[in-house]
Amino acid sequence: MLDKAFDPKTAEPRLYAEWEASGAFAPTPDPAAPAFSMAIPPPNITGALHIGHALNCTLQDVLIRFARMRGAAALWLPGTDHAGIATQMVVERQLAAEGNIGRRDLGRDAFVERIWAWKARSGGMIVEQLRRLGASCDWSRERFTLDEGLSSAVRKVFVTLHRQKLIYRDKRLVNWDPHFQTAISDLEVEQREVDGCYWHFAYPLEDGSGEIVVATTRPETMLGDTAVAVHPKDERYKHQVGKCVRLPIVGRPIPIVADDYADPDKGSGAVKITPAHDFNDFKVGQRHRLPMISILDTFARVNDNAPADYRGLDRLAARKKVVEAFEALGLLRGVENIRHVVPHGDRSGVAVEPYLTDQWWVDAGTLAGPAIAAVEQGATVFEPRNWEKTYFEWMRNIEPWCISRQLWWGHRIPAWYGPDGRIFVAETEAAATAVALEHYGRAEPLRQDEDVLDTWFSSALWPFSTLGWPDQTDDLKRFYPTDTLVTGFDIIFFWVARMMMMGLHFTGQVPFRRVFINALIRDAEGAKMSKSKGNVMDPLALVDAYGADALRFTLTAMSGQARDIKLSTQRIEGYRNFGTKLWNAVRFCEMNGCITVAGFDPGAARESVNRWIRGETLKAARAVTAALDTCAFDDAAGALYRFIWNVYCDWYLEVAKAILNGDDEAARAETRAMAAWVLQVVLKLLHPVMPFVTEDLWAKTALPGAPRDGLLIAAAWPDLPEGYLDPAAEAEIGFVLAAVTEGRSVRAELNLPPSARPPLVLVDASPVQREIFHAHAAAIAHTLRVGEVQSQGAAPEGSLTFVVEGATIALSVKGFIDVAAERARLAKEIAGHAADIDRTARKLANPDFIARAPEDVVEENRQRLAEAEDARARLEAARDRLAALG
RNA sequence: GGGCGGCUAGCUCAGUUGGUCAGAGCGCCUGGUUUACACCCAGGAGGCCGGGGGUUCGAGCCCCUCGCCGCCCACCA
Repeated sequence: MLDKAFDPKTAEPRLYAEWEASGAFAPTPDPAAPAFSMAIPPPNITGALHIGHALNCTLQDVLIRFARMRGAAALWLPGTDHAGIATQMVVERQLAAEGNIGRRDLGRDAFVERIWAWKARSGGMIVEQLRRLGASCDWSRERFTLDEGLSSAVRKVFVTLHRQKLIYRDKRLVNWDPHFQTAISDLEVEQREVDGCYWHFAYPLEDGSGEIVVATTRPETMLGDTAVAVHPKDERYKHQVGKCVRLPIVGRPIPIVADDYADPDKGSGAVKITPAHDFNDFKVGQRHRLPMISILDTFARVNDNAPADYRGLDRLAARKKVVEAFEALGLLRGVENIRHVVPHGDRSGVAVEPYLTDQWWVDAGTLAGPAIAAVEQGATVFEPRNWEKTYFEWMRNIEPWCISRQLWWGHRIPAWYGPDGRIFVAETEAAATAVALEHYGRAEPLRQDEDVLDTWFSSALWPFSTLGWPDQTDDLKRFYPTDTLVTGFDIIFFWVARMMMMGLHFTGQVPFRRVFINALIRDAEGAKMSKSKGNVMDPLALVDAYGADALRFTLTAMSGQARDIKLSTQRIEGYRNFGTKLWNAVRFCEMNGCITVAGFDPGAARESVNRWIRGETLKAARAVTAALDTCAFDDAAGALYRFIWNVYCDWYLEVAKAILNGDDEAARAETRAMAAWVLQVVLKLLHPVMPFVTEDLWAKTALPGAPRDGLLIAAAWPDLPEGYLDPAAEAEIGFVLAAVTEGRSVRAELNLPPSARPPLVLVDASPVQREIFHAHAAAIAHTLRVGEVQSQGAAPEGSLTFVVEGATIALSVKGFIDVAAERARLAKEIAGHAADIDRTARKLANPDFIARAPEDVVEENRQRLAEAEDARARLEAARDRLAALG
């Protein structure tokens, strides 16, 4: 006998261990099985499982379990990401907290060693947390972006792209993060709105003929100005082009140049040009061959290229000092307070500097071409489709990708420098040394590039590097391209696009055929969850409170696309209850001896209610299958919920009670077998979403003699024959259910005491309807709480009358009810029909409608009108009878 | 500045190609000793589907326009 309810706390770890021990997470070696594979978006080793991971992984687990049950060689490959900056940050913070020396004092090797030690201790936490969710990853294939195999893939890719001139080293402006002391890519920069000022400075002309006013939000950069630009057609300045101004404070003469970049409508129309500290100015500088004077060091402090007074000052201190100097010189022409956006490092949170340095770049523009084409041609499809627009937009305007980072934790760039600065790019130091030997004709000391690669560089290879590439491994042949990538829209640029580029370039195939973009989870108020707001929901706490199944079902049910998910515990509680509901349905079946019968053929069922539920089961199975096939997770969850609760429990089991309590032995046996059969199908259909409770029930209901073949996780997905549909049974049971529903409503409205069991009288019904009612008399008596079913020509005195599918049905309740109340109820019903009749009749009276609407729609309305009129007539007759009674 | 998404019952959301589409869950109200389940059962109230205009025999559903709300990209010297 089952307990009162499922106990996730004890069952989940036990069941997970069983799955893992059974080897079910690994793809079947059966060569005939079609492959279905997914690579997990590798969580950062620094991360704790947050609710976004929970959603993302739940959906993947639903897909992989579904595929597995359908007989695929299903591989969900797990792993983690070394997360360069994030990890380095964590360990640096830890060093600081322990009062230890900083990383620079520690030295590179010791620091990196320290991170590995940290990783060994706490880096696996998130993987353990995934297990708690029920994630059925193949842990035997778990990878880490910095492990040996992936690292050699990274080197191979780097060297190959370099040889193909798609990776190059170049000195140009990058976004420099002064906090982390590294270059970052465009994508790692976020615009933040801050308060600032707009200063207007006068630059005197060198020949003393006047001044030219420029405006800036960054006065300190004027120390590096090398020109003033005006628009070539700007009459105000035409005569000054070619002259020089003397840069205040610095004393350097700088030219006034004509360039389209200057906008005559902005400010004075003249703009100061600081090529080494502004992306636009850099381009102007290139066009006019201006000197590029960098006046900041890597910490964004003023360097030795500036006047002595300013050296060593932080950029903000320098800003203040520059403004004061202009004021003192009488050259400050105005200042306004403004709110403007300033680029910040997304991790450090400090303002980034455009900074002139040597970095490694990927020619993303070239790689993007095939990646764009692949999506255009549908080789990879985004789901929902509209994300393709986002993808295209970015890819078609892509800029070179800065891939070098001045960090220590990551893939060291496989480039070595000779004494003369010559670069040798090779997969190993030995190879580089060999080339260098050949080049120099003698052994020269080589120095490896200090930098590491952007973390996303290795992530870009993830779908194939994890499968063993560049070796043509069996896994690579079998599981690449992967089928579906499930990820968030926030990393379409960072990750999806780059995997597309690298995958196509190195394997000639797309890395995945489908990209499912999952929603973003917010709190119940719709706010983005963040630690600072204190509104984060810890998925593990939710698992503790409600069980993993409840959380999974909630996330699945709410994963409707194109929308943020607002998560509330109330919702999770509701789906926990759903699990309990199923549990109790199984409990009921168990109590009634509904066990799986070997050789039972649902197709041969004779009882109409059994033929009906068989068809409903088929419909539910189809709905769930179709939904999961198209990543319509919410539809799958909805179909399961409705079928299990509103069809199987609310109706089938209630009607079945009448049979099970009856004395028709054949019917009882068939119903027991059918109830069990449906459950078996249901457990399978629900398993991908609620794996724990279904697996537990699967095991616990495996009564002696039941045809069970091992664990549910490995069971075959239901594939039910079309013949299970039975329109006749559907119509029959549909009529009974409609009558009971209407009867209940009438009872409640008239406040008929629940204990009252009035006879149910068929006043006017077709012979078929009468037959149906008598056949299901026990079920109707049980569900509608009525006495015997009588069939007679006239409504008994003092009765409640209702109309269902053209049958007039009465509850003989003389003495129980208030005649006036019944009269009022009938009047309301009649009025309702009248409104419907009026609307439909008007429609049918419209010649345009008759002429233009399709025939079936017209016919449908005719029928509807006829039915409504019939129902109204019947109710009017009942009213008249009531009136006759006085 | 460019783009995307949203605005449907008190709340959170479904509503496929325009023709019972006005729905679900939660909340609320009423009733319930119906032997699977109170994490339950039965019933009920509640919405000019953001505003306006248009196309159509017919529009939450298509077009135009306006209004809010959210996000992304670019940029403001």
